[in-house]
Amino acid sequence: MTDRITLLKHFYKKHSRLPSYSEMLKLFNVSSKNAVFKMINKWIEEGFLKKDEGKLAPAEKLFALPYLGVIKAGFPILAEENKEYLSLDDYLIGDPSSSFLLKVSGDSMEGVGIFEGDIVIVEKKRDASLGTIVLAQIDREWTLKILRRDRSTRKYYLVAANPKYPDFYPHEDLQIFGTVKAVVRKFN
Amino acid sequence: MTDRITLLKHFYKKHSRLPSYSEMLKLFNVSSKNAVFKMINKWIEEGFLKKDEGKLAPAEKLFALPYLGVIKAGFPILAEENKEYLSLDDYLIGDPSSSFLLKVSGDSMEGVGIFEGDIVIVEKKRDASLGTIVLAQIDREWTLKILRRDRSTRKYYLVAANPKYPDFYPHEDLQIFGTVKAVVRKFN
DNA sequence: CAGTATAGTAAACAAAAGTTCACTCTGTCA
DNA sequence: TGACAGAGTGAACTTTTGTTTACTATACTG
Repeated sequence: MTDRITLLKHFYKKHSRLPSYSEMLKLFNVSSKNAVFKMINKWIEEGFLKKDEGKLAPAEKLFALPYLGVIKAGFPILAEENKEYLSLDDYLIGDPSSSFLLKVSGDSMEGVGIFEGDIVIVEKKRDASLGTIVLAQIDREWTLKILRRDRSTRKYYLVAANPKYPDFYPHEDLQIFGTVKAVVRKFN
Repeated sequence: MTDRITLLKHFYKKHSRLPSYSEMLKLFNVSSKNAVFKMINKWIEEGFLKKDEGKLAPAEKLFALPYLGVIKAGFPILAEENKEYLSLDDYLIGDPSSSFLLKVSGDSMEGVGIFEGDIVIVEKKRDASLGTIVLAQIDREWTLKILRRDRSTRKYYLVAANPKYPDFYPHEDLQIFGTVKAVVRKFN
């Protein structure tokens, strides 16, 4: 039998909500709500769950991943009490309401570690600071590049992070749509 | 006034649960539960919420980010009905119960786009296929490298994804602890 | 072996949750 | 101008929830 915290995690992941007491009866295969009540209190003490304004809510430990920090020599692999948990969504996404995801095509940003097939998190906004990676429309064409400004002409232009591409000076216009806040890449 | 869906998103993000009807009264500043009832039904139709075994649950649209796929020429920026939503946690993490996060130090994996300061998602297991990026202990030292096997001696060894490092042949032993499933990097 | 902690059953219950009904107010538009 | 839709009020009501109490069985401990 899978242990109960695992069942609970699965339920939370699948439904994006915690089961009610009566649902836990079935989930854990017990017949008394008091059994559930006791489990829950134990889990609250252990940090898997918490009481939030009197209502049951999952704690980080239930849905986030253990975060081991920097790998160092005497590194005790998962000593059960790591204490630190990190949710990638929280870590990567600053302002969810103005962000979206984009799949990258092409190799023009390899220099900064953005490859074909990667997914970037873009935060919508009309301007950007120099040197940041922007999603822009240059002469009606969408692209992902680094924003630069010409010292003498004071005009903005785009550069790839890959020496095999030339710089991109707009013939007509250059519009910024957002800045790249993060990249993620899955292997295989 | 912030619009209500935004308030709801904030609540969900902050508490990892949906508010109850009575909490929504305060949150939305209304005084009748029926008002809430109607809002909820509208949101269910719009795809922000859903009914899961009779219980209210958030739908992807409430907590995940819009996913625009590959950037292409006539690309309509967020045409409001994108239909596709992606949660990074779901996308990146295969098996939460055997995964953990590690912050990367050093430049030995730059060749595959893993830089100092990046966070990798590691899935615990004792073995790995050749060519994958592994978390391993080579002669008592922890490291992140690519797993290889010598054709003639049939022995496993590690290689960096950076030409400036030599290959690593274990003097004594080589232990695999997991494979790197994904990387994430935040800019700035 | 007595003694105590742990995990469960069973039943009872107040509080809260979600739903429904009837009604009001306001703005829109034909 | 009148009617209709949208958004909200207020109250009543049923069901479910989470909690409590009392008791049982099993296992562990000194």
